Amino acid sequence: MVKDKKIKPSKELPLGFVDRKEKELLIRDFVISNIKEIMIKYGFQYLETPSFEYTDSIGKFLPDKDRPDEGVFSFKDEKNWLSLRYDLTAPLARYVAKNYLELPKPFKRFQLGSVWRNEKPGPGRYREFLQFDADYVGTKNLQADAELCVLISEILEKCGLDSNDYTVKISSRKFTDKLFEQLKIKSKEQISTILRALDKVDRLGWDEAKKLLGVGRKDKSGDYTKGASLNNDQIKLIESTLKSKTCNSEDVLEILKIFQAYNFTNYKFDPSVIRGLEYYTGPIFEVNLNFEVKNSKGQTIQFGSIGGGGRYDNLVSNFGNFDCPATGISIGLDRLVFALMQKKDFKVKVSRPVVICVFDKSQIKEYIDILNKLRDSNISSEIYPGEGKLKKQMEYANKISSPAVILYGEDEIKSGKATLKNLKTGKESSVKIEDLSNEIKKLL
RNA sequence: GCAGCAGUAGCUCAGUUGGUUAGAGCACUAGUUUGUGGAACUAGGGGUCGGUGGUUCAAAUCCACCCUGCUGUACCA
Repeated sequence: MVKDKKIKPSKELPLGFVDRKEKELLIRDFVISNIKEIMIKYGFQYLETPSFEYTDSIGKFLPDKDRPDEGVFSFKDEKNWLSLRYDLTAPLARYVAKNYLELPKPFKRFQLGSVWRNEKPGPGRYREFLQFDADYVGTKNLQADAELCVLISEILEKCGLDSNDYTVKISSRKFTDKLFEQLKIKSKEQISTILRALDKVDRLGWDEAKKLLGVGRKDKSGDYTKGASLNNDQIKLIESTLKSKTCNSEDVLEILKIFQAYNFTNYKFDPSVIRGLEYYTGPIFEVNLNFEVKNSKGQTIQFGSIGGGGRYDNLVSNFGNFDCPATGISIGLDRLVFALMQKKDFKVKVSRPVVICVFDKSQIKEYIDILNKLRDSNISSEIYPGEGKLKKQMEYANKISSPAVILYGEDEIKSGKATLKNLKTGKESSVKIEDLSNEIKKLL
């Protein structure tokens, strides 16, 4: 036979996508089950919306009106542009607008699902990731905002973090609005440049951030970023206002009061929390981890926040002629799981099957009888699924970390007892078929 | 997008004054053991040296461009 040189399909993954293996998935399952439990306790409804939406519905009201396609994965069907959702808030706004009359007001829902962003991936950031989102729609009551912070904190602690491991930071758009009024800055473009610069205070420090407020900054790779062109007096005022950490924003003060009532203390008023989102209208929150996160090469990486949110009183009402204030928070679950795996040495219980070795295919009925008995006792088990000699079967069992193998060949069939081999200790024992389940449970 | 570093077997990597047939460890396959894994030994398979073009008698090695990855930075709903 002539071997054609076929062009082989690529085994590489598209940029920014990853395979996720069992350990990560099991920890993720653990996190998700905690979330569901807590959300139901807090009285939220569980919702799922499709991965695709009309680009219009999730893009139209974004700041980048000229480039609704930027940053999202989109395609055109016969008629319309569709996009994979880039978060769970925009689809929620669409859902609420569509079902506005039927829904209770306020409407509390939570959602878990993958979201996609067509942008350059970074450390721990991919183009597909799992997000958790909880929102209060249809209320101006700031207790909602406060409760979101309490709730996210409960989730993190339930997942094994303690209060030193994370901080909920809170600020308000109103705080910076006031500041800009004082500075007499009205240009929208300048304001967003300033906000972006302030957002970086944490990471770069004040000296570098101030360059971004003024002329501009050259980073260590040599790349230059243009600044907001403020004068020195303006920069000084911004710096002193933010550094004073005194909150003159009424909405935040009210939330802090509610925190007290909840006995919630692990928060920090931090006016440098910006979140860059132009649709936020009031209080904003961000959750940061306080421990170092390393990549697979052992390098400490800039991990950033694992969640955040805020009040967006105009997003839903963009869809129609109704007033619909809302507030929400989300967590990047894959990033949380990634961090959790480093913080805690999770002992994930992976159940591996007991392997029943095959000596003679004609005895398949005997093997299946044993298999059914084990499975009826809820023991993970299988008949060796491949083909080959006993040695190969043992190697397989070892490779999958099976706890034990069952040998039931000619000799055993004669005596009516199977050989049970514990793969951890290597010890073998002769066990009656009806006692197998109990004996296996002892060694699991 | 911009910048720095990197890309040689499935994985981790060695391999420069350019020079036979490109190496090692781990992993894999077979055997030593036709009913016994994790150890050892023996043998074996596996490579478009990221891609394309160029320089040269000769390129994994030098040059150009491109692709991909990591890190930082920008943007980030």
